[in-house]
Amino acid sequence: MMFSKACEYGIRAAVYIALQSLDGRRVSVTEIAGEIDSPIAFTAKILQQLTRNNIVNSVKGPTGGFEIERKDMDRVNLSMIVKAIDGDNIYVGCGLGLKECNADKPCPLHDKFVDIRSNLRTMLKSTSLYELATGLEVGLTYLKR
Amino acid sequence: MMFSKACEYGIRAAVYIALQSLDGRRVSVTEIAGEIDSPIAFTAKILQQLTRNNIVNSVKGPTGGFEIERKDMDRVNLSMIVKAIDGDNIYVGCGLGLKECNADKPCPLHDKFVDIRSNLRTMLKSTSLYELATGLEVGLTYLKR
DNA sequence: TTTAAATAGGATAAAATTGTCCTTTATTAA
DNA sequence: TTAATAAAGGACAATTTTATCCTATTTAAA
Repeated sequence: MMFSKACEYGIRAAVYIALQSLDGRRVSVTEIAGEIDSPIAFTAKILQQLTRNNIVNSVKGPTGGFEIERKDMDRVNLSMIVKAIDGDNIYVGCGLGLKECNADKPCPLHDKFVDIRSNLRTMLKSTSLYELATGLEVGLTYLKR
Repeated sequence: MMFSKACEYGIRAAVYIALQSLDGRRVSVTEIAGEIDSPIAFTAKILQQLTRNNIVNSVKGPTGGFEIERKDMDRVNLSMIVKAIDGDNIYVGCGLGLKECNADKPCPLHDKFVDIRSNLRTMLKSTSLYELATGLEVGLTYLKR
């Protein structure tokens, strides 16, 4: 709706990893893809991006997999994940695709989008991985279907 | 940022057509594409969609081109244009791409998106082509750059 | 030390979106 | 009636996004 497919998978994966990390479990790409209903190899690529951006932690070899430390669940918010995968166009870009669009030379929708974009930005910045994972843990939300 | 490229061109084209129709001028695809800075042939395809959806009116032959009647500028809002080109996924779809996501079985972002989506929906429904075109006419907004 | 399990990463393929070209159809005006 | 003009529409091409496959690297445990 608003994010790329890659970004949707990325968020879902991060939330699932966080949830399992709360139980002290490290999870493999195969398990993640199965649990969030995403293509395995593509999910692996996205996890590489999350790892490079210090959003999740990866460990190679047997007993390896992905995990997120408890303190990182507080540090990492949705905005960081979105930025790592889709870039910051969602904040910066013009709603009508103009290269130059600002209060001085606004596109016809500029003012209309100011509030919406600002709400979105605030929401993404203020929503931590911990909050999302505990919602899942409590059984309030879902990652599949 | 939020709409497909096709949809961005579509909105810009519709606003430009409306602006010119206020002056009683019919405009060709070539002129439109030049004024909104979009690829001509691709813009022609998008205008076909807008025409089929009764958003703009097309006239073939010499002196032909695209136009919008004054009363249609009030009737047509952004929501209709977006729906004609991108479909209604922006309203209906889940922020995390789940097929089934609702208050009963929400994804972790469901509640967070309710307000944002509702604001967006309201904005798109309440913004008429007339409003956008007159903003342009008065020189407050721009369609290029 | 060897084997197996796991991520990293490169190369490639498939699908969707964006963009172009050319022919057909409608219509106006000379 | 003919010529010219403009949209309609079909076929195709390029680009981007999504997805797969295979090999390399790391590491734990037997």
